[in-house]
Amino acid sequence: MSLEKEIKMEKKINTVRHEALLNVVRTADFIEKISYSFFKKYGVTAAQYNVMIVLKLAAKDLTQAQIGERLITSRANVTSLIDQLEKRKFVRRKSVADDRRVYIIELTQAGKDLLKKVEPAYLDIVEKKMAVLTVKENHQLSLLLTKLRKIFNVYDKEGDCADEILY
Amino acid sequence: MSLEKEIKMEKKINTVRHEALLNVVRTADFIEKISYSFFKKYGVTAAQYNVMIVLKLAAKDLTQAQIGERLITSRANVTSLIDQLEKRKFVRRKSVADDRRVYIIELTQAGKDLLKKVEPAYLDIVEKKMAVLTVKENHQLSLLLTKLRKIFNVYDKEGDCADEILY
DNA sequence: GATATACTGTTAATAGGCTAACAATATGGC
DNA sequence: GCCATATTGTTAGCCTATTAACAGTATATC
Repeated sequence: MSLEKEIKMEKKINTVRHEALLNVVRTADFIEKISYSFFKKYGVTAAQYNVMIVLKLAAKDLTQAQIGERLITSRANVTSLIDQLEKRKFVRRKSVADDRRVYIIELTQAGKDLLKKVEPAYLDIVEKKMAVLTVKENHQLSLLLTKLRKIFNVYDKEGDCADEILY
Repeated sequence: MSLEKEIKMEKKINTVRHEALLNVVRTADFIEKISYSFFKKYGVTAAQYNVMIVLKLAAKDLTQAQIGERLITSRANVTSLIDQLEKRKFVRRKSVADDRRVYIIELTQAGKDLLKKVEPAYLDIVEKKMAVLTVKENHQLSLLLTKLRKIFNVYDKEGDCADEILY
């Protein structure tokens, strides 16, 4: 079903380009709604889960600013995410000797335990949902989106890339 | 540049399927950030613009609930969006004789004037950005995403489709 | 060493999403 | 007509985002 039929539009979407953009945003919107209710079953939000996964996958200790870079979000927002997670005892702030401005954020045992439950279930659901596309199609989709995303890396200087992530 | 390199991940993304999903969400996130700052220049938010475009493109008068359906958002949220737009004098609520529960939402002249300024500029920027993909690639992207989105239309009953929209 | 500049995390204001509960109103079945 | 059920819009509470301003700290320059 085309997007135009799907949304009962009274006027045509102007161009192939505009339609592609709307498809990206619209599809992500569906994915995020599903994610939100999935994570809620485990008592965390998608944003909180993303923070914890970033911490889990990081090879080194991360400060709040570094978490913000990887999640493409502001330091202000990281503060409140960490506040929430700390209140739930899933992470802790740890002061750093050589830079008294920053906190290292650590997963607590409770946080690690939660991830052990949530992550496999999450990956399982992703596998099942995305299987509507063939392996080749999934790969193609990634290629197209990666190409598209280059437009937005305006602060991507001299070959180095933005140190950001989203799970 | 692959997503893995782009985000300096310490561990590999598990599968092609998971990677595709992350690419969709991540790309949409960039698009939404750009949109947000674009619309801000004109004194509206992206969500407010979407409401106005829905009203403009609708062939008939729309109630708040109908706007909510097209924007895939809750009635509660529509209430606050309309509150904002009404405060800015871009739309007005109009009572309906035969159903005293509902309001018809109308664009004011100020709202129409705003759209005349914003919409061409918006479409222009979309054309320019999306031109990083060829026409064929844009078309292919739409096809893949439309196929993918079928998973999420769980409430899509008997061939009829969800009456939702996102601009 | 003093000073300007940059960076980190916090706070406040604003916006937009969600769910849940509510009152008012319509509608369907009897 | 009556009553149960459904729908509409509102409200409240929560969470996540944004920007802007701020204090504290590091760093670079002189």
